[in-house]
Amino acid sequence: MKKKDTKTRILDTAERLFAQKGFDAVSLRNIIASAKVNLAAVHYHFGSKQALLHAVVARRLRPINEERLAGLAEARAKAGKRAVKLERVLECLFLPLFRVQANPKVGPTFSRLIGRVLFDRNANLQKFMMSELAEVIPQFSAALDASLPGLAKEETDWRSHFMAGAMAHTLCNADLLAKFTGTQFEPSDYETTVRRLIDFTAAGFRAKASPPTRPRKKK
Amino acid sequence: MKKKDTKTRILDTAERLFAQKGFDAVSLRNIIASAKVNLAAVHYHFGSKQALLHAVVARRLRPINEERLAGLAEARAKAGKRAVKLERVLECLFLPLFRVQANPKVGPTFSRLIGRVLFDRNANLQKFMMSELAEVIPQFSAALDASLPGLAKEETDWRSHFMAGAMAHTLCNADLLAKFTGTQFEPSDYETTVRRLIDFTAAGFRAKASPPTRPRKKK
DNA sequence: ATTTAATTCAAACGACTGTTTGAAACATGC
DNA sequence: GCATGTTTCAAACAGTCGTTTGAATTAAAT
Repeated sequence: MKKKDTKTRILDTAERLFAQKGFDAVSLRNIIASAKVNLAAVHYHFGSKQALLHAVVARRLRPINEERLAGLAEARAKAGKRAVKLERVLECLFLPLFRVQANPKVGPTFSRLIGRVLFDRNANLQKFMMSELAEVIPQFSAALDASLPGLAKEETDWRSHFMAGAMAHTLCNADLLAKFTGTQFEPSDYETTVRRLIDFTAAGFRAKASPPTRPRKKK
Repeated sequence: MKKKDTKTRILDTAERLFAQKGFDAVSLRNIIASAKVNLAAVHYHFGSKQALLHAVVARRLRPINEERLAGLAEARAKAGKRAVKLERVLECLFLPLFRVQANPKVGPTFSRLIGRVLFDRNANLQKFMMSELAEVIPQFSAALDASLPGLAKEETDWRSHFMAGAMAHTLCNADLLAKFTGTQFEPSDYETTVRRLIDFTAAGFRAKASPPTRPRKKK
């Protein structure tokens, strides 16, 4: 446990720095200096800086996505022929992701990274994320649809989009909540955060759509 | 109208490139090559790359924030002694921001930029954004509180945070909606987008909070 | 113990970074 | 016309960037 091998030292350090400053703002030399490894080790073990980023993300995201799918499958089995309840679907989606916040070692670091990655427009990274989410998205999209009978697919898609924004922002920028509003944020209490997020988004999903054209004048 | 001066050519080009690739990923030489100006012109007119970014953001964000405050003031005046309705507050917050999407010239470009900026963790930029929003945040925060009688301030803060995430994600990554779900996105129809966003977030704000401790087992 | 493979290392590659400089070119007021 | 202040320009500054190389070291296999 004491001394980690070069590969994981690079991964850990890259994760921390990418999360703190962003992919472009961190150089390989920043990483190897902090990880105390040789510069060429990065290319030996990962091939390129971009591939290192993918490895950093995949290491944490893959177990999370597996947990998500397993949770959803279990909920489906329990529900039998009935559709899984909306709140339950959202919980399967959020909980595995926010659970890492409770781990003081990697939590704050990875939370920021994953939020950052979700919003990054690096083309390679986006393609990589698409492939990482290739299973999760259609599964949860279908579950959401089933839990919202009568809601048009287009509306479900838009509201999923809103939900994704709220989720990523909460994960990534929770510290801004304290900065802007003064309300404190306790990373260890991720269950309360998830509960709040579920309350908000579930109500959003169930909202009655207002008529397409807003009236110009009140009266 | 034909030939713009150096300063605005730099601003326009920087806005486009920052939005496309991000602040760190774009070099001053990328900008001056595309804008067809001299490299030193950037420092002559703006002082530094960071200051250029601030100028790019401020040029569009300042009128938007003025419009937001004016809209809220007008709604307050109309409401008299009553509190402004939640949906109306949200409309004042969203509409000026999303209106730029309808402008095919700057819309897609600035939308991405502002979304990117809201999530960026560049310390200087964050300080700058705080000062740019110094008026808007407390005003709207107070209006939201007033429109949600009985909701604890802590809840309002969290839900404002969720709302901000949904807003930024929608503004910045609307194209992902098509990519992930297949549902098309029409930038010219920003009013429908805003209506959808208001429906979702207003319902989220009004959601009944579920009890703090989730039951471990169903039965 | 010797050969083979995996890993680490210092050094260099060429290209690119934000910023500064001081001389030109331009515009303006007198 | 000349002087003034503003704006443009090419060139250089001092670094940093991701990546590659080939030799030195360590580990594993025979």
